[in-house]
Amino acid sequence: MKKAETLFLELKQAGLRLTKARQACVEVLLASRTPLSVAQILERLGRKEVLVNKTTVYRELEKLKKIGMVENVPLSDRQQYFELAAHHHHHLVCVRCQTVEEVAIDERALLQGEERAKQEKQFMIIRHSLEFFGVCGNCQMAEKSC
Amino acid sequence: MKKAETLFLELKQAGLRLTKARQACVEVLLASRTPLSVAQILERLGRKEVLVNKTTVYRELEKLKKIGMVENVPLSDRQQYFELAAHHHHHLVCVRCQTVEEVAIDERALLQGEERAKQEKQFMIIRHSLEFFGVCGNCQMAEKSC
DNA sequence: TGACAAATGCAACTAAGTTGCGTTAGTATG
DNA sequence: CATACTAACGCAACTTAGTTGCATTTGTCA
Repeated sequence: MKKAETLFLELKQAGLRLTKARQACVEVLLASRTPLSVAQILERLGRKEVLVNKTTVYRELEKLKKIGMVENVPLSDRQQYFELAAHHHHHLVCVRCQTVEEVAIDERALLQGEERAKQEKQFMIIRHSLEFFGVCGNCQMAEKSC
Repeated sequence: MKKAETLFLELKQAGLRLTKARQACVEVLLASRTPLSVAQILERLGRKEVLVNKTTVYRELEKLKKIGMVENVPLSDRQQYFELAAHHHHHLVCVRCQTVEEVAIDERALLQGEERAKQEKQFMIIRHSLEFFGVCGNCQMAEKSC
């Protein structure tokens, strides 16, 4: 796993200043196993005693996306979720309790799809997103006992 | 492709009434090759001279999702997109012009992922969502000429 | 250390989606 | 066909996520 210092260096190389808010955002994302919403990021920044305005967080994430350090993960229809691109993986989302787990996938089939898009449709693929939605073990148990 | 009549029958079997709004929503989704936002659905309902309130459309889609006839497709961070579950496929989304195309994928790798989720994490998978984001041929050309 | 632009906070705003409630209209039954 | 029951509906008011403009602060580089 990449260390924070490495990411900070990347920020500088991308021409971004090393501000407290920016560093803290990157640290929060780095420390999380799962994608985070802006609300979650704000809350965790608060715990680190880094008080930041939500506008700043939105703008920050936009910048980090632009330089490719952060990705948008569509887990819900109402909120954006973000994760470090270096953390890129696919997710299992429980539609009952909203918990998110990672799942390993053989990406060869996806690469084949990307290749086809390039060949047939002249599409230049930047990224992909694959999510599974279902009901987790706990929630299945809870449902049975009703 | 399923015909509207078949879908209407499914609605009745699910215990839903056959209202004008409901039928028209299903017809609109059936006629579209790509997923639609609520705004797009409202507009197309208007063209069919079926005047429906947005609240109704939201509630309708929620119901159709519940009976499994409609799926949510996360193409953008700001709006929900919907398609008939029967139309299920994967998409190429241009991040510049927002156009959406379909792309064929060998789903075997995805099934393998679903299997792993079931075995290892006791997850019951309901559906998956796979989207590719990139730049379409047109937008690549436009960028070059700047 | 000073200058300059990037970054920030704040308040006001927009857009997507939701809720409560009174009314309308499918549908099953007689 | 008439009636009654309730799902479905429309409307207006509301909530929440995300955005914008602008004045102020703060990194960075010379």
